[in-house]
Amino acid sequence: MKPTLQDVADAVGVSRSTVSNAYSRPDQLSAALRARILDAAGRLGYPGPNPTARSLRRGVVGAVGVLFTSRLSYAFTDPFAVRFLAGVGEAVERHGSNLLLVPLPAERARVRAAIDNAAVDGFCVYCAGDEDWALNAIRARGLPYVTTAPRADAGPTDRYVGIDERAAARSIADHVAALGHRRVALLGESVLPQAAAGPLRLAGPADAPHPTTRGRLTGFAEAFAAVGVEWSAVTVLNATDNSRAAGAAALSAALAGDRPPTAVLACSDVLALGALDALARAGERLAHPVSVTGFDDIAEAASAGLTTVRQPAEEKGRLAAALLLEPPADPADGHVLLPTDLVVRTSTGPAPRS
Amino acid sequence: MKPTLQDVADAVGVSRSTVSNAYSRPDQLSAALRARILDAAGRLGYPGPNPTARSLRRGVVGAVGVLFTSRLSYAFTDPFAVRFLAGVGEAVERHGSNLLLVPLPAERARVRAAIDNAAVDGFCVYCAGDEDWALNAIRARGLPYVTTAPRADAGPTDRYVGIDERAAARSIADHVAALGHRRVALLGESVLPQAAAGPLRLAGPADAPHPTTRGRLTGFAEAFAAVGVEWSAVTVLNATDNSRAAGAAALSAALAGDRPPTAVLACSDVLALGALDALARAGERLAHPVSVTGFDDIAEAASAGLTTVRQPAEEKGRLAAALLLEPPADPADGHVLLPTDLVVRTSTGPAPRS
DNA sequence: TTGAAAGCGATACCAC
DNA sequence: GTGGTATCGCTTTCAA
Repeated sequence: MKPTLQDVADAVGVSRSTVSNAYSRPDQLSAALRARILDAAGRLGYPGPNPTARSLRRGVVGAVGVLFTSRLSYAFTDPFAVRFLAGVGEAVERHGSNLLLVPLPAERARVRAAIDNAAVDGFCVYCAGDEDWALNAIRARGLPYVTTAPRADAGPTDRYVGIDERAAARSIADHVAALGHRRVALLGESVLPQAAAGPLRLAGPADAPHPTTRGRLTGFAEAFAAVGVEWSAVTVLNATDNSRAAGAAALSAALAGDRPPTAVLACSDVLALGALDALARAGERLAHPVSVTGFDDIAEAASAGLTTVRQPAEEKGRLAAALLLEPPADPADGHVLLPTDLVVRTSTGPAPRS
Repeated sequence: MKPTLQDVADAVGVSRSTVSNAYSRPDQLSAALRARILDAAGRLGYPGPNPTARSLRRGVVGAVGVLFTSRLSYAFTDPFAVRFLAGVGEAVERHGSNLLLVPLPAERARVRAAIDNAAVDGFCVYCAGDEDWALNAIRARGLPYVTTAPRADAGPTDRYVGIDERAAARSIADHVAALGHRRVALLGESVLPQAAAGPLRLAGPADAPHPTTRGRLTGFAEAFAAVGVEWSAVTVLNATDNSRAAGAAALSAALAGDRPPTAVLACSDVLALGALDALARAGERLAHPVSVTGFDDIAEAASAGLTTVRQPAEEKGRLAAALLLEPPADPADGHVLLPTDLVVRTSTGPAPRS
């Protein structure tokens, strides 16, 4: 059997408390005794206080959970998510905690269990929007959490760090509109829950259930409405997931029509890159170059010349973790909206004269 | 106070054991009673068995730790590491466990504590080579672990999943040698512990302390020795970390000399991309194009046209986790060497006639 | 300074 | 099918 604190105590001839103090409160005993204890522990091969037992007793785990809606492996596949995680990691590391990655199972029934079983002191929820089940489970456990977007049902003590999705989207759409584009397509992931890839009928941006997508579509719509393009004249393209391939697939369908869009505004850089792929493949069949915009400004966006909206990914993660680990005294400080920047590159250009 | 299992038991008028069974062993009680218990629990707001307490009692945590030598944020910055993690995540997820990221502190004194405090059932050690302190700490805790390379001090029961570094390096160096290159530079990270950026004096590949680097340099050296290029005629370039900037910096120095190398063989794609950056900057000052090779085959390698050695990153992670979670019956199956492939792209070409 | 005692919240064996 | 009881390994008053 592995030795326990008790064994060390017996070996040295002191009580458990004293051994415990030797590890956790060195100032509570003489240096000499402490040395003897640590020495004996070394001889016995005692690995130090068992973290689980210590957590149970102290009521603190020393780990923050990061919750992803999608499969855990996705967390590492999406560049933006990776950078967010890096930020969380940095803050967590500085605080001396650990980072527990919690994949959220697809089946709702298992969501509860996944959250209930995670040994953490709180959660950073990096999610898509339909995370209600997860949030309820977290609340049920009574754990603190931080989301990456304001939520409709947020109470005053809820904490989040996000961006102004609508305004950010509007800024990039204004740019596209200013270039003269009027026949545009908006490209989003899972715009409607089970929708197929490609064009989609959506009564209005407000109908998109996913808050992030909704915010962005709303911003896009506003910009075009301002130049006289009604929502009904806008094409909405659905991608089945947030991947390059899905982005390409979603656009391909629309490209085949007789009046293809002159600009595609995507809700993520990954989708936008996919759109560029599709355009490259369509190639010479297209009469005019099609403008494309992304969202996030991931590393690949720069090399691809993608016009996009930059949001501070690492900073988002860092702040989210900080908000969790050191709750602000004033609850109002728990609501953070990070700045975004329009980054104009070569993927957008003037609309062709029609 | 948050309700505990005891409270639920009291509320329903049964014993703790029964409530526990309601959660963990549904077949041990009648469906009706179980329903009553779960119902009461819901009313009371009982969040289900406390994971920490359960872990303590069961002696199993339900999480695997991934240990990184470098800062936690680095784990997400290096594309190869990210893909490795994705693989681990996949396996862990399938197994119903969680993934605890453990950053290894730079100060040795804190290494022990970091490992002792991690609530995990075992470790995947994704490290650079000087992880001895960490491994000793893991062994001291008596936890199982899997490394990403065979180790010199490996016992028969040690598990690892790696590649044949030497052979892989040899294959790509053979390719470069066959192209006629004789004046070559080898580019590695921290070839010697505290070395500065740029050319380095190294008596032989065996002198590189870091096993991975040592293996690769050895393979490189072999290939050139086979065509008559002695080790002393080879330039060794040191990068201060595994980043594109560091790779560029390391090569820049060498480029300034009067007899720059005609080929640069890097120990990672990231360094190789940095080398390409440096070459692009040097530009027209160079009489001939310089061939560059990488290692790993990360995503950027393809778009950069980098000739490299592909190793299955996700698979490595997946297997490492699998080896940890389901130890093979035969210890011999705990030693896995994954296949690698030489991927020839455009970054290598014939040596200029001298 | 040191130690005795009381849990932290749950599980699992073994009677009933 | 259900409950008693003994842990799991440690921390922490509080008194000596």
